[in-house]
Amino acid sequence: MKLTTKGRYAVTAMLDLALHGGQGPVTLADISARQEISLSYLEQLFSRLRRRELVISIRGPGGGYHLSRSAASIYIAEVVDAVSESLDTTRCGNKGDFQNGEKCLTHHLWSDLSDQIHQFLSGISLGDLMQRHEIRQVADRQNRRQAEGDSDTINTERLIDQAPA
Amino acid sequence: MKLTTKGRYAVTAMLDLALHGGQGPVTLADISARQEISLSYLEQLFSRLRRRELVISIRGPGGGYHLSRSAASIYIAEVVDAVSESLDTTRCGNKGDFQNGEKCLTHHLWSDLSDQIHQFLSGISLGDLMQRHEIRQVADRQNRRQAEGDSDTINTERLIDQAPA
DNA sequence: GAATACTTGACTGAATTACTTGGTCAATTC
DNA sequence: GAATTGACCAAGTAATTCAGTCAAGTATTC
Repeated sequence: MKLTTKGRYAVTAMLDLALHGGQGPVTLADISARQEISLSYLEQLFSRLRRRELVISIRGPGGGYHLSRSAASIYIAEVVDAVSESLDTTRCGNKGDFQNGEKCLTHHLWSDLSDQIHQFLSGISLGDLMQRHEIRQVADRQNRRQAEGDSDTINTERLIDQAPA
Repeated sequence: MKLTTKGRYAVTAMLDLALHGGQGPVTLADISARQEISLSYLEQLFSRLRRRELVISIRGPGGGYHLSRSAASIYIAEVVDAVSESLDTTRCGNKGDFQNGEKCLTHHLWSDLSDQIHQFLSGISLGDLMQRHEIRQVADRQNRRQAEGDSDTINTERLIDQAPA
């Protein structure tokens, strides 16, 4: 399990797709403009996301990408894995001697941890992130209303589009 | 929150320290030999670990490093943070225009996730990792014993030194 | 004061990341 | 059916990070 800016870009782009995928396909050019990620870099990332069948592409005018499933059933671990292409470099020789046994021990401890992180990210979907954030935002808004004295025109702040259920 | 091989090296080295710290300080040369990490790279990592007061160095002959606290109270997130030096690059301009609002939204969603990962790793200590692994290993051993017919000399497999409580 | 062992900083090759350029191919629109 | 749109593909490149080297130190013990 590796977690770099590359994974962040991928998750961010997928979130953008989830947020705007309501009315038809979204072009990479749009995502590029909104998220300020270079178009060609997005192409590379989406090439992998498509191969892992996390997104579906539609070519030609009016085309673009959309999620292959609902945002609620696409998990962060899948997205990160898709672009990380982990070659599993942490393979210990397993020579059986003492020195190597020592190394294998700590290596296994790390593996355990890595598995736990992976499992953790496998439990969080794009939909979860959107929903949790929205819930928190609603709570914030209510707090602010109470503090500011129940102004009712605050609804224009709503930026989140309708996500597909 | 970033999770690269650098963090893995740091955690691995700290685990080595926790495993061998029972009888006096451990030299980086020892860790280097056991974990096959270059000595100079370890020096760089431990420079940061020391500045964050996760380890204590003892100079001169017979010197080395030991954990500043018990393994049970040093958390993975601390170790990773110490060597990652996160400069918090994900700062959005906050210009207030629509385009930027879009960017900030996904950015915040990612921040939420990052916080969750951080919190997760803040809940796991070096001691936890060692203990969980040992428990699993004991279970494995018992299973194997049952399968192999209760051989009792299997105790020599025990590689884990006594860690300071 | 000689040997040991950590400390610091500057420097370097290799790998990865992020991005660019310049195309090709498929679907739509006029 | 030619132009347009936007996905797809393959090099190549700049910037950054990783991992390791080298060469000074400074502190401690014998």
